[in-house]
Amino acid sequence: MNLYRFLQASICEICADLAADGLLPADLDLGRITVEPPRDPSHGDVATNAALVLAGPAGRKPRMLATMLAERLLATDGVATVEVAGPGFINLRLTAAFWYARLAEILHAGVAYGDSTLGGGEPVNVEHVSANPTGPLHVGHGRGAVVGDALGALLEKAGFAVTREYYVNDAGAQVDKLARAVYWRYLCALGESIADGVAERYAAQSPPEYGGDYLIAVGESLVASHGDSLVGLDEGNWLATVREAAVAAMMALIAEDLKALGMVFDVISSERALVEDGAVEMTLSRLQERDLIYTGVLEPPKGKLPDDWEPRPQTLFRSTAFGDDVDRPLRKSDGSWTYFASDIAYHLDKHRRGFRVLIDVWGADHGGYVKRMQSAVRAISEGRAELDVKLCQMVNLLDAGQPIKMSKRAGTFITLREVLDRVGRDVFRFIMLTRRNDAPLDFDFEKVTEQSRENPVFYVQYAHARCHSVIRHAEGEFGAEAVTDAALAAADLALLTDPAELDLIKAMAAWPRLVEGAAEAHEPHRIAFYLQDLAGLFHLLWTKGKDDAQLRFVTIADRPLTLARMALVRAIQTVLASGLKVIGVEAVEELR
RNA sequence: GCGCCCGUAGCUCAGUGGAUAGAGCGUCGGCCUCCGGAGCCGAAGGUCGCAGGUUCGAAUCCUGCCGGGCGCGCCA
Repeated sequence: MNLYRFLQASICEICADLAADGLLPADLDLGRITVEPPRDPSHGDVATNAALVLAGPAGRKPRMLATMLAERLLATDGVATVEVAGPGFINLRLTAAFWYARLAEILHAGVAYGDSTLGGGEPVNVEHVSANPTGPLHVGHGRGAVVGDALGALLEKAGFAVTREYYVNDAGAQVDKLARAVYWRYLCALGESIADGVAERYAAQSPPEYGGDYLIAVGESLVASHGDSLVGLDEGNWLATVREAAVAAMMALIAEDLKALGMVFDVISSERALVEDGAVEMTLSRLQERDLIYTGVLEPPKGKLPDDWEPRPQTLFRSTAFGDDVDRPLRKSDGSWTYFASDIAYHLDKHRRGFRVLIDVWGADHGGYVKRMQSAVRAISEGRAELDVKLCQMVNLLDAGQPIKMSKRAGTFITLREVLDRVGRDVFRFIMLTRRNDAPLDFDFEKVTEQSRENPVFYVQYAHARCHSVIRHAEGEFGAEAVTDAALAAADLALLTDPAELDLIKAMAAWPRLVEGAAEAHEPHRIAFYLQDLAGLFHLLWTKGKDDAQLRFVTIADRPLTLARMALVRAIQTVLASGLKVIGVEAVEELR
């Protein structure tokens, strides 16, 4: 349970009671009341601003109102002390029994601890990765993938009905360029079976923009499937065939990368399919009916002009009517749709599938696109849907503090797969969440793989493994049957009296609120930060046991105390596992 | 020039309107030899970029500056 929400409800009840007794106005707005942990722990376990926000509307002095509320709060179950502080804060301390009940709750819930009904089953669509199918994923894609996947898991834990979706941009100019590069590889693969210089001449006339070796195999497979039948044809006669094969091959490549990340998508949407279904025309005609599309000439961008700027009438979407800075073009000069046009159709498609909450995870270089897409979503949903875009900043690869220089041309480009092969999925996923999505992130191969306290992945996984180790130790001393879930559920938790033990219980009791807050803010990195904090508290208590034998988890001479502490350790292990599950990192029982 | 993101301790960064702004690293001063190992305690260190505003209360919201990143019609 979210104890802060629980106490907030209690406070609201008290206000209702006071109103019924004629001591407060009946129609007070209780919405601004917050219940939260005080920043300074010496102020107690929980603080509320209720008296401060109600004082004005109720026509009372804050401290007087606080005193009135405090009196009744003291009678609330689980509340040990209440004091009025500062301008009118009410500080609460909760009883030990309340905290022990939280511990029991964790043991009972298992990794489901922290699950919330906040979302109420509301459908949420999280679109992420959505890399062009033109090559293997790079590290930046990997960051977006992790952010999106963890955000999805977080929202699920908070009670939303999440769909994870990948949008394949398989209709634009980029995939045509890919097809040409593959065609060149195809000519090369035919080698001596065709006339000399055919491949060279093609490359000279149409320099491949995708030069990666990963296209060699695609060219070879075209030879296997089509022989030399594509040679000598006009582009129009082979482009579709080659493009289809190339996109399929690239999607297979990307699927492998995603599999290496341990990632699964619920829906994969194709831009080409949308376009071929006429979804773009349909979408735009709806907007046309509402007079949101017109032909006009855009003002040139202020400041330095693009070299080839010339005023030109274009088909424009009236995005300024929905918060954008300028209206945006929908059609290219060759008559085809802009990416924006098909993306509007795609977002309408998502909305029509029942989503009012849309989340897109993009690279920060697409930041200039956010407003127009949000405008479009407002327009096509007629204000019923809202788009949140999470922009992911750059990942800087380093080795022992030295930046790794990457160049596609020089062939020193490091793919996501290479990183995963080197450090493993768990390390990558965790590190990607050790910064907010909108902050640049340094990824140092040396640091993220070392087994030290400075490495957060190791630090958290070690805490989890250490929990298992401690419990194994207790099993060795008391027998496996002594520390079963049933036995721990029956332990006398009141024996946990050390402040460090209570701190740990309180930290775990904060987990449900953290999940809800992170879910509402769409900020999965908070999970990783929380796990580091919790692991730190556990390591701290463990270390205290080195100096003070009284605090050791396993005390052979005191079975009841050991059992109580095993309950604590099991709970810590459970909450760590619960958080690791959200970010998709394995909760290991042993470190190798 | 315009838009978006960012600016918090020496460094890297947390902090969804609450009280005396936190953590890790680094620095300084003490300890420490292990339930499974990469350690513990303490100290110093801040006009939260600057200036206004809203509020009982602002690192947080609004406005304007300053500095950095990204983007700026027919790429995605």
